[in-house]
Amino acid sequence: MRDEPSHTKATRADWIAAALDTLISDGVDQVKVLTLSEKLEVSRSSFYWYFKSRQDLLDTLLEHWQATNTAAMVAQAEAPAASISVAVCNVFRCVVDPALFNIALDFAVRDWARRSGAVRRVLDLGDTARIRALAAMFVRYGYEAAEAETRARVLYYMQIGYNDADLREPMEERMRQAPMYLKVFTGREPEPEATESLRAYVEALGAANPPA
Amino acid sequence: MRDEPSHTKATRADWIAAALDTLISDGVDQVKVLTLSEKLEVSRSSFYWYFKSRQDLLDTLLEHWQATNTAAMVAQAEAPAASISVAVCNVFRCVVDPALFNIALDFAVRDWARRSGAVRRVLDLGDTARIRALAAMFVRYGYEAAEAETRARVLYYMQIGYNDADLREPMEERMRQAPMYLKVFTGREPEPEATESLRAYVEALGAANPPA
DNA sequence: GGAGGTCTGGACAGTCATGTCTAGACACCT
DNA sequence: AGGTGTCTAGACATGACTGTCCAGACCTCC
Repeated sequence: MRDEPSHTKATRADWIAAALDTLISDGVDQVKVLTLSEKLEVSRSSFYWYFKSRQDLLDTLLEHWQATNTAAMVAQAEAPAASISVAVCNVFRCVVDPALFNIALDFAVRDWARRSGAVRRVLDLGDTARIRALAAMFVRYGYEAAEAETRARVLYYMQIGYNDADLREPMEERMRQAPMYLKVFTGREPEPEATESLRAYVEALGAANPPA
Repeated sequence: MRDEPSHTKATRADWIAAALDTLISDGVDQVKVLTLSEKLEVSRSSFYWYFKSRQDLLDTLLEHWQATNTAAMVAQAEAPAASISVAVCNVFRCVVDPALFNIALDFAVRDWARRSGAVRRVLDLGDTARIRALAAMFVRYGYEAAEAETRARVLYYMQIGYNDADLREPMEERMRQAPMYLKVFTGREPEPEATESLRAYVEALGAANPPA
């Protein structure tokens, strides 16, 4: 999955990357200094050269998340588009393109927030910012404020729930259903071009990351 | 929150109830024999009289979830209703009435599933059954199969995401927005009676459980 | 009242985690 | 070659949790 530093030293970035990996796959509680050191094939005590403590590492992980994901989704919501359907497709890209938005990390942080008040507060700020950007997007395409707010929430929360429940549905199936989702999210008939551009995007992505 | 058995013995049910509490509030990893025994004011070793091991307890918790929540939501989806809006309101009841459906437990199990393949498989069965019931509900009110499936997913996943992101929004605010949500979920204008009946239901609930 | 099943407390062993300390390896500069 | 700063290994202290064992309390039925 990741090219291990074949036996040499481990940098601070290596520790963070390894921690991110296990945060995503196993949750915060499993981010342990011992485990990480074994993964990096390095002594556990080296960790304390780079970080004050385990908590220090955890804080760093949260900062990393904060500095990447929310900004990315807001940018997608603000991207210019010919119609609301195309605009929604732009937002969809956050859940299909790992280079744009690390959705697995988003879920790991959401998990984490459920058990830590401090993390929860940081997450709430992110959620609020994202929903505000999505509501503004609907307003730009002529929806009334109240309806825009509701549609923003349905769109955002549905993405969370969908991926939470079902990360394993094949991309092809998702694309097939896309026009119907667009209709429900926007309350309007989507133009064929909207889904076409998304399909082309996903296909280009699939070519770049061929299925395993 | 729960009336402690003031100092006497702890029954098997007590252990399960305590485990359920901490599963919900702190996650599986925090369901520890030592912690539970302290909560019950009982020796840790007593635990091993009722359960073979910690894993045995965990299995029991999952069975408990399986036997309650999914059946409840399917029942709400199948309840007779005058229109699709009323039917959707019936489903809403799952997220507002703790007596009907333990939503906090649902999230705890969802969390858990993210770190355990076995739990994941059990959860998937539940999700599939629920979505199938919701899709059938939309079909009963005249939606085409494909659209019914999509609307079922949007409704279901949105509930997950909404509660995941935002359990703290006041009930009053939720009720104010209900008609707009109904419109988005059904694609039709909701009759005033639909939300009225839900509002009455929630108020009765609020009277039963006065705000702290 | 005694016997036997039901349940509990306390002691023990084993594992795994965090964090500290010290000696030393290694690279690089002068 | 030697000194300095960077990084690592290994040993040690400490604490949390799991699971086992055994002696005994308590209840109930005979």
